[in-house]
Amino acid sequence: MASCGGAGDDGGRSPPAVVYDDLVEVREHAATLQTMLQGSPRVLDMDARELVKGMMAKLSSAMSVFGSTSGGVEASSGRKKRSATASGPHRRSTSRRRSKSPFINMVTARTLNDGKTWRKYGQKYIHASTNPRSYYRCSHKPDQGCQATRQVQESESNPSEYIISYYGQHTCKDPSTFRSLFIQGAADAAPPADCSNLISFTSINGAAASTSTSAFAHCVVKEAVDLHPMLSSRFSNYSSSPPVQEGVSSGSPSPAGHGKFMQHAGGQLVDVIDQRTSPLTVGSAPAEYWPVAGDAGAGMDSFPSPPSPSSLGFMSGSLGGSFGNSIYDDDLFGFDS
DNA sequence: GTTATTTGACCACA
DNA sequence: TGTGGTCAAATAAC
Repeated sequence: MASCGGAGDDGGRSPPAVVYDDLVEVREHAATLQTMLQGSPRVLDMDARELVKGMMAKLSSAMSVFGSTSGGVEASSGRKKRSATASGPHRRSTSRRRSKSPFINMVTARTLNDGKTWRKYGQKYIHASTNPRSYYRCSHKPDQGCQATRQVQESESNPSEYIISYYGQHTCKDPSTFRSLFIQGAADAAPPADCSNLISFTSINGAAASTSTSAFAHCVVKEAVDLHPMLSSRFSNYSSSPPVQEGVSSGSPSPAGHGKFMQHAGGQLVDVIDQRTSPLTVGSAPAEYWPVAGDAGAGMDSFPSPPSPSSLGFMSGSLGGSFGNSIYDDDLFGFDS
């Protein structure tokens, strides 16, 4: 998401302290919002909006602390040059006429992980540019014909940043597509008794916060599934052959599609907190191209792509959280700790 | 064996 | 004709 400027001036405090304060503030805002939603038959839109805005800013701030340290580690390995005999009689005969997708957005980010799954299909040194430009297309293009592409180029002024240009809209039915639906579904439903700790951080230490986050993710997903059986069935189909990057736990297939769904969506929601993407600046783009703009992704429709252990590990490592307390945690995280 | 990445070649477009 | 975007064989990684 585009930084909402929530980080602000933290006076040189340590990142954990900043994150903690932000989370506390989010909790307070959430509590206020809860009161408003429950107590008042007619909530003033502006009040609720302001609260949510503040919560989002703080979450962005907290996430940026971690996102800035993770960096965008692009999987690259030294591969031998292919032999010069590649060019030959069997070059493709199909037309290469470009069907350039419309420009959508340009962001500057510290990481390449924007929640979508991309397949790199080219890299090229562009004239008058010292850094190569990498070309990515949506990994769902082969199976769903998604036309979304992006171009990534390392910033010349700041090598730790990437300038990412997006072309074409995602037409794929990536699990991330349903994220806003999850939230909406959960919001529409009466809060279940066993999810009373959804936003109530029952303790002020990081461990409790993490556990609550896990429970939150699970409950929201559960509500979404209950409300939208379609999702479950769709995931059941989807899980037949998901891209490796898609799942949180791609290594251990779940016996039921529902379980698989829980793993996907649960991991996604948790990763909203552990959002590694931290766009710094956002170029002009029509809002309609960003279906969930304004929510946790703020345009960076998020589903964690590489299920990197480190990205989840931060929850239990940096914050000292203890996943596994909940019976659902094993479904969410396949840790071998 | 399958999947993802690398990289030179091909080709459209300005 | 030069530049940039895409293709696809080769190859590494899993």
